[in-house]
Amino acid sequence: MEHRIERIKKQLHSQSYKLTPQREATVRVLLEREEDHLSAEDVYLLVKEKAPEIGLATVYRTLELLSELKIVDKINFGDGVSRYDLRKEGARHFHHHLVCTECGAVEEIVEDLLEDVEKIVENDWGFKVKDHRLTFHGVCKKCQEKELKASS
Amino acid sequence: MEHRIERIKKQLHSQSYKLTPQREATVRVLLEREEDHLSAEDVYLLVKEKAPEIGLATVYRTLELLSELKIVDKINFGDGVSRYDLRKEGARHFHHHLVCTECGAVEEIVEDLLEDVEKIVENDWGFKVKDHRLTFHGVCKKCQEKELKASS
DNA sequence: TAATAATTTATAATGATTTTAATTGACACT
DNA sequence: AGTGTCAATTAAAATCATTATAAATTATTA
Repeated sequence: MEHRIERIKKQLHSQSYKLTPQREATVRVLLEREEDHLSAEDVYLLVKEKAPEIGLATVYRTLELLSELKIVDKINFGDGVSRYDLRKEGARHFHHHLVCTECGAVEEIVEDLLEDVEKIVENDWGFKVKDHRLTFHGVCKKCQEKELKASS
Repeated sequence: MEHRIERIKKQLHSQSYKLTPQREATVRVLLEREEDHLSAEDVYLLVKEKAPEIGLATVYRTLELLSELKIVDKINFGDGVSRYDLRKEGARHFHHHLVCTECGAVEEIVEDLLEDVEKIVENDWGFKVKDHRLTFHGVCKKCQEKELKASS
C-alpha cells in the first residue's frame, strides 16, 4: 500500500500537484476499498473517519483531480451518482463491469476483452481509440442459481 | 416515419399506455433528430416548438417511459446530463458510441461487435448478459486529419 | 352521464455537484 | 524569524438536473 501511495505522490508531483493530507486520506480510502464502487458521498464519510475536518467539496475536488490524472476512473451506472474506481496499477484501460439487474451487484473484469474490437473500430471507422467503457447488464451467477432453486 | 410512430403506439398499447399528443410530439422529435444525442432539456426545447404547452416534467416522464419500454436508450457520457437515443427498429441491443475527446462529436456504431465478448463473459463468469453499453473515447477521423495538417 | 383512472401542468422540493469568498498552510526569499 | 506568494481547504451558498406533489384536465369505463 505504501508503495502505491508513493507512486501516486510522484504522479501528482509530475504535474506539480501536492499530496496534501486530505488527498492522502482520500487515496487511502480508495486503496482500502478497492473492490467497491464508492460514490463521492461514500468516500467523504469514510475519509471523515480518518480526517474529520475534511469537507465534501474537497473530496469532490480530489476525486476530480485523480480522475484527470487517470488514477481513478469516474463511472456512472445510471443511478444518479458518479462512482469512483481506482485503476489497477499500470493499467492503460478502464476495466469492464458486470452489473446485475436483480441484486445490483457489480463485478469487475480486469482482462481487456476489447483488443479485437478496438482494432475493428480503428480500421473501419478511422477512430483512434484512447480508452473505453464497457458495462454489461444482466443476471449474475448467484441470482441465476436463486432463480433455479425458486422454480424447482 | 408514420410507420414507426404506429409501431411505437402499438408498443405502448401492449403495456396499456397511451400515445398522448405530448408523447407523440416527443417521439416525433426523437425521430427527426435520430442522429443526435439529445438531453432531456434539448428534447424539451424542440418539443415546445410543436407543442408549446408541454412541461419539462412531462418530457422527463415520457423519456423515462420510452426508456423502460426499450424504445429509447438513456446514456451518460460523463457530462452531468443523461442523453436519450432512439433504438434502431428491431435492435435487441444498445448500440455503441465513439466519443471524440477533441471535438466532442459522437458517432454511432450499429453493428454488434460484442457477440464474441458476450460469449466469453457468459462462459467464464457465468453472467447472463441482457444488454451492454460500450463507448470508446478517442480521436475521430476528422480531428486526426486536422492534427496532421497542423503538424505539417 | 357519472365515476374512475391516467396523464399533464405548474410549482416546489430534492440531491448531487460546483462555485465563491475567506482562511489556512507550505515554501522560498530576505 | 519575518514576509510574500500561491496553492489548497473550508463552509456556505448557488446551480443544475431531475423528481415529487397537488390540482386540473383528459380519456375511459360502467
